Amino acid sequence: MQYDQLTPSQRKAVFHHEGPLLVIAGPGSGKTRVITYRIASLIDSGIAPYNICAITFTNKAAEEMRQRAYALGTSPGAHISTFHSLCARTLRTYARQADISDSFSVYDAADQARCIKQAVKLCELDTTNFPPARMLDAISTLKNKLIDAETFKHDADDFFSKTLAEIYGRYQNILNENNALDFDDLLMKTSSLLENCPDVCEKLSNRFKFLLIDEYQDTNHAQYRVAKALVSHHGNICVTGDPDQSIYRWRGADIRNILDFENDWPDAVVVKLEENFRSTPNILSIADQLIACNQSRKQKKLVPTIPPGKDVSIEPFEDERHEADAIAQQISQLADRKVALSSIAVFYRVNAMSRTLEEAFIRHKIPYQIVRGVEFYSRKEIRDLLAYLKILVNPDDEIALMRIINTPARGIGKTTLNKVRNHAASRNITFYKALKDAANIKSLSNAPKAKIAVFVSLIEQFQKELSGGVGPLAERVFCDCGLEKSLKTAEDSTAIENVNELINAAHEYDKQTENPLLVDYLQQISLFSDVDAYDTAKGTVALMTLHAAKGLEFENVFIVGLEEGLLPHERSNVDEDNEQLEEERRIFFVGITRAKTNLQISYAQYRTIRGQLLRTIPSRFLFELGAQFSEPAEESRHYDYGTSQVASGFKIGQLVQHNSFGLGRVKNFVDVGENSIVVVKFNTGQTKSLMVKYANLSIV
DNA sequence: CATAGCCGCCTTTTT
DNA sequence: GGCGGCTATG
Repeated sequence: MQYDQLTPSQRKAVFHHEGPLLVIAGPGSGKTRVITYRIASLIDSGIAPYNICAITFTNKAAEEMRQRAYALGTSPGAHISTFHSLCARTLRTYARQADISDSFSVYDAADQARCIKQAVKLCELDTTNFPPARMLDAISTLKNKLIDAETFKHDADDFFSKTLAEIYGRYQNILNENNALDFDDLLMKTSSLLENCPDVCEKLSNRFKFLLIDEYQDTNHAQYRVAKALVSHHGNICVTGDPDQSIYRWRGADIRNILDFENDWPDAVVVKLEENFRSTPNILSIADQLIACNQSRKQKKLVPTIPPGKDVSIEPFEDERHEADAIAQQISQLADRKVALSSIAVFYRVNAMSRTLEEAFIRHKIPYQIVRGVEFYSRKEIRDLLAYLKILVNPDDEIALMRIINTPARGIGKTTLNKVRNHAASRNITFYKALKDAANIKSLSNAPKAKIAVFVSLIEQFQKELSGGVGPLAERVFCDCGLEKSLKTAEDSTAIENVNELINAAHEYDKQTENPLLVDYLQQISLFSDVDAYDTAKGTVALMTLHAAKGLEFENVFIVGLEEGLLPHERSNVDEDNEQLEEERRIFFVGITRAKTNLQISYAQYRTIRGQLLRTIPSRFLFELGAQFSEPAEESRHYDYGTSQVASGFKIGQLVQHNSFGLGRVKNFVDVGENSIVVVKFNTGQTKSLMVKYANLSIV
């Protein structure tokens, strides 16, 4: 085994074989390489690959780590996957002990949305006062903290908590009835399985004698507990992460997991990797300057190892179209100079911003790919076919069943379904069982009975063919359920292509899996998404959110939309909550540190948001990047505002008056001379960041 | 029962 | 601007 590529501190991390190990690693320090080499060196020293478990943040990262480990000459067999995949597998293996059925469906956001709506409806609550999305969020937070519905109900004392508890209970009932688990359940149920069944815990702990976790700063409490249980019999846990790159707090990520690692494992060895092998000093210096503005952080250096390069540029543009066009043009020029398109990426804060960029890339004939998984798996035709397949292994999955019972149209309408549902409720049987029993539903006439019988026999026929591989089955179902015919009639060739892509993927799964099972395929596929589909081999420019950029690196990076409200995002409530502001700053930090050589940061002076052209304010983060960037000359013709008073300074708490927003109180004042920003909470309830020189605020 | 068209609702980030 | 759900119509 060759370790030439490692620095002394990396080598120390790799060779420390026993006991807890914490690798605090800055961006570009090769922390993923540390994990990969550690896997290889463990195998090299005689540990069976079978006894190693590595956890990555995305499936894509897992795939890459597998490849790299093989490239180092290790034999396959190490378990490398995400927490969610590992938990899904564990729950299926030990379904009996976990008190669930092994044929469970995994519900994604869209399925969850349907369930929570049903739950709120069942509680006879108004969706305006109890927005389903909010309720789901609250439930997810509870699940991440491993608080189940009963416990929460028991402790609920105020009206809101009690109502939420009721919704939570109903929601969970619906999932149970459908034999379904949501993403959070995968973690929560695994955690309680390991903690309540010592024999299962011991088995797994002995199977995985070495646990390695990448991106540990973004683990949540449930994942922490799973990890802790997994190593309970040996303590061989190695984690790597960077607190400055923690960007999933909103999803329950708990930065304390990494900060408290040394308390949890007092004999832990800590290795710090501060050298950066990725970016030029020019890029690192602005990254450093930005992240230094975060108050709640441990000091950490970014030590450059490569020679200076080009300065980072900060470009103003008139509007988002000009911004996109200019970037497309620059990329064209790079392409003319034979720069590989796969070395270029554009990052933005929200998915909606990809459209303008896409249009510009099409105009300039630049091949691109949008790195976002919702795309593929949320397409109607894909969801439809997957719903058919889900029904075959889990007929209780009513969400899937309702999706396809009349898709394509087979004359089973709302009235019929209501009658079946009543029958199911009165007999206390599942919807699918009621369908099978349709002949005995008195309120149904013969025509709908016959139609239901055809549907049921179709499903039962498919169910007989479960053992012949996922690919052939998917093909057969697509052809015989009528979907193919209806797509052909509609001449929807893209939809057909998409389905073919899914079928190809299923064949690929059959090929790569020792014992291909539909249930396994479905449980894994639900956990695939966004970054997983990104393919560098395609030779295209990559467009993605800053979140999706985590863990990646590119020679040339463009970050767009550095504007107040966008980055930091308005929904993150930054003026009320400093923690959230710091997370937004880390998101930007992650983006900056993806760049190896060239980085351009831009903002638009006008941006169309929800169809409205709005004047923007440059992001406060740009000002934090400091004096080395002079504020670009702004063309006064853009402003139909009259010139107003220049900053004389505002005090926090001061009462001010605005022409259209009315009275408000100053929450914050960022004094940067001419471009000073004042943050005002208006009596209307909204909080706005305003540029003093345009806001025309008067002191009351 | 199917379809088209309209209205109202939401719109950060994602395993 | 986009989608889901509802309604009116065939």
